Amino acid sequence: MSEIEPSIPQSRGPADHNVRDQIVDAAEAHFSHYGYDKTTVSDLAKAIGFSKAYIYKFFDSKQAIGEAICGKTLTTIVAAVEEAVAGATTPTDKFRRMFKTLASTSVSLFFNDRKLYDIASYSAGEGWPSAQTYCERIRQILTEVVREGRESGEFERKTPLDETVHVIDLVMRPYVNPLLLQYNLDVAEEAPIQLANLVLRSLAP
Amino acid sequence: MSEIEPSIPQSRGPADHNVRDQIVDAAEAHFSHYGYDKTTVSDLAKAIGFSKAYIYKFFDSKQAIGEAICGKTLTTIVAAVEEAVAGATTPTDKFRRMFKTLASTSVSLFFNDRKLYDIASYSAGEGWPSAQTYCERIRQILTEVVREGRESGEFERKTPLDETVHVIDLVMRPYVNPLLLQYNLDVAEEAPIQLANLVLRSLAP
DNA sequence: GTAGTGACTATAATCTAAACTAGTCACTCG
DNA sequence: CGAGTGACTAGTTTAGATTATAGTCACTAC
Repeated sequence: MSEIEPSIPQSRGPADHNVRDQIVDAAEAHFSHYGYDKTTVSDLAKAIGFSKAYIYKFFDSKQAIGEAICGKTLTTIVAAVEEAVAGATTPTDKFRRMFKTLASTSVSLFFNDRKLYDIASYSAGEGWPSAQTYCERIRQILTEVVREGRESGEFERKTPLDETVHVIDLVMRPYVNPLLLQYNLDVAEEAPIQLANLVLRSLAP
Repeated sequence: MSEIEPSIPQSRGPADHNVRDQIVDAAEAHFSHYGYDKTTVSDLAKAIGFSKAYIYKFFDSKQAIGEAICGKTLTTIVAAVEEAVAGATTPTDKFRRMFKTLASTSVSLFFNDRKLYDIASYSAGEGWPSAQTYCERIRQILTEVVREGRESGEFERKTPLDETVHVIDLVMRPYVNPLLLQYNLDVAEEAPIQLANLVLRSLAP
């Protein structure tokens, strides 16, 4: 865990295969319990009752397995955020809940599933596709909320949408990116609420 | 560099002493060139022509020397910020320049004096007094700018001053804290400008 | 052809003994 | 007494020999 990877960890073999799922399940259990580093590919092979070589018929590398788990983990956060947004009525409320849920879900992952969080954090640090996809997805959700707010007349419309989204993304970044969140745990509960207020004030028409 | 220190590294002996200055000068040169870790207290002793034991008549620990250097380094940034603020006329402009100068000076330190930057970063991570003082000083300057803006009628006055300052502090944090700035280098040039605009919009009366 | 593997290599992690360093203290010298 | 130090220790870092691991490939069995 030190070099900058070209980071295109592919999957091999059939995308939908029983053994692939077994690998992913075993990896999730092992990574969560022992951590990414302390889990060997042989451990995973043993767990599913196949040889190590067979695992490489489905994954390009250990990192590719890590990515799969990381992706699953980050998808959990995205799902919580999506649910929060869906459960709100006004765009203002959607934004507030989005930001708050994002941070609290991540913090909860940090404390309850530290080993998985660490993979996510490492993933973000190395710019793995799983982390990038995650950030993009969050931005998409944000874009949707802002657009809706503009359409309903709640938010100002002068600034280009991209620009507005980008700067809000900058505000949220310390709480979106798992690598950064670690350093902001002390304020991760209240900051999103206060920052949401600030952002919303700046969005006033 | 691993444990959480109780972090009250004191100075010993006379605060104003020729030898103390010599130590600090030698430390600055050595830390800047070889880094904090690779510099031994004996190296510093040799550089000033005294024994290692004598150094401990002036500093409690190696960390205390590190703090002194770190303090000097961070003071450089503060000075640049103060100058930028002083050179601006309106509070709006002061805030813009403050934020921009803060980030650009820090980034420049990162690239031109990496070894010293690393000490500052470590210092921030461990919550050394030098880093805390720095953050407080930045906040003071910010408070002054906001208050001035309120008095001149440029900024809104409803929100309690503390609250306003705190949330702006949260926005600036990723660019103030050397530990965090590292991870934001990719946006450290433009982000302060865009975030300043966002903050200023939210401050509109 | 498909499902699966043992044996292999180059690289990375781990272990351990030796070397080094932070910090102290009793001491000297003027 | 005040300026300054050599010699010491407990804890840490390092080097380098050893072991473990990621990843490949030629192969078997069906």
